Amino acid sequence: MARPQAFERADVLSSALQVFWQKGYDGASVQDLVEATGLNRGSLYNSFGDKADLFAEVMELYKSHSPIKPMIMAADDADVSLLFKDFFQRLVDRAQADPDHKGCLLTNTAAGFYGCSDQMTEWVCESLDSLEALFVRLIERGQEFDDISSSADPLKLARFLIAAAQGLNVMARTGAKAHMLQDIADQTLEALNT
Amino acid sequence: MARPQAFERADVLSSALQVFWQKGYDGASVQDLVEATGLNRGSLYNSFGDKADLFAEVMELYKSHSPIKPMIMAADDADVSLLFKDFFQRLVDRAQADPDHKGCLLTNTAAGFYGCSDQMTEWVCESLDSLEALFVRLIERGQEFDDISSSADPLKLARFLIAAAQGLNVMARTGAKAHMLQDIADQTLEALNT
DNA sequence: GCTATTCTTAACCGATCAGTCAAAAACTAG
DNA sequence: CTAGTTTTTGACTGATCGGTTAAGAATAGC
Repeated sequence: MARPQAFERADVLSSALQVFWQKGYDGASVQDLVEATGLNRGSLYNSFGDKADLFAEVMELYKSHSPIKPMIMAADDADVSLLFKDFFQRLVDRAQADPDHKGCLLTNTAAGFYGCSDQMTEWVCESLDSLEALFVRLIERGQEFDDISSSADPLKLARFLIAAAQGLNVMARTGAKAHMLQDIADQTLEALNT
Repeated sequence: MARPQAFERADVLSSALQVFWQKGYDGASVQDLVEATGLNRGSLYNSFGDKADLFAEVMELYKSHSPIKPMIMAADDADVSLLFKDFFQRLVDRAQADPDHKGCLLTNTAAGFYGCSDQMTEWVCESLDSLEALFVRLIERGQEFDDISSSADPLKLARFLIAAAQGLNVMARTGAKAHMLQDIADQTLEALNT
């Protein structure tokens, strides 16, 4: 009934993700996005709205591939202590595998918060809140089954783990070597046992 | 022998710091700096070089007022465990006292690393390295005097504490409430005892 | 006073920014 | 083949970007 799109939406978002991840929201120009996606400028606006709209959609894509995803999937089955261990290991492995030291898009955005809209700021905060809620639930279950030290305050521990993950991501962004990130992850996980 | 400067260099740097801290390197336009400092555009360039030069000088100013400074001052005297406790408390207090949730300029820059020159990137990494060295020294002394658990690996613990501080700063940037930051700091400091 | 030096000022530069638009192109339903 | 719909395209907008420049203003030494 009309001219068909000449691109895969998923491919475009994936390319745009790389640009935003590498350069940040402010640092990524629309021209960068045009070149990375191969779409014409007009097509980009026509199909994805403005820069902020595209960024929001990219963030959703990022979230769906986040190292936290496997944790949500396995939340009801596995040993909780192992769940956290795997999560931090994924952070370390991801950082090691990335030659560009891009860190974590959510962390970078949170620490930046510059050009983003209030809506995006809120979105990041909500993501962190829901992560906190997930961690608290997991820790409580872990304590129930003695996977995790029952002397710990679940909320306090959850907040600590989130902050530690943010910190690890920042260090990854600075280009920290893998063994350094491993040290951070290992020491962080000690908190689960004491 | 010539026309005198009509401004205090320290005042200008202080105003510029607020702008860079609030908006980041990319987000802060020269126009923003002109308005915040009250200097004419030309005077700014004449006296402080280009934007990157000014930022570098601002970062030095920031470093000299950093919560780490008191730690360096007291490095040889106080109980090491207390030194770390005070350091993290200063981070929490600073975050709580800042209605704009600016977080930590060094952390924000590290997580951004976008518009900055390679030189500035290196500067941030060197700052983190020297912080690591300081922490290792302190931990070793702390273990010698039984201020800190001697079962811990000093380097590992130092890296962890730095990452935790970065994480706390990111959370502060997201506007986390004081009690949340306090939870993070408290849980982090537990690592000194176990 | 005059001269040399520095600082201040406002206008100006080309480049790039995010975003728009009208026309051409490609398709489908009839 | 035609009419209708959507995508694609590249040129275009005004605003803002970081940075420059030349002329004017203010001082100190003489």
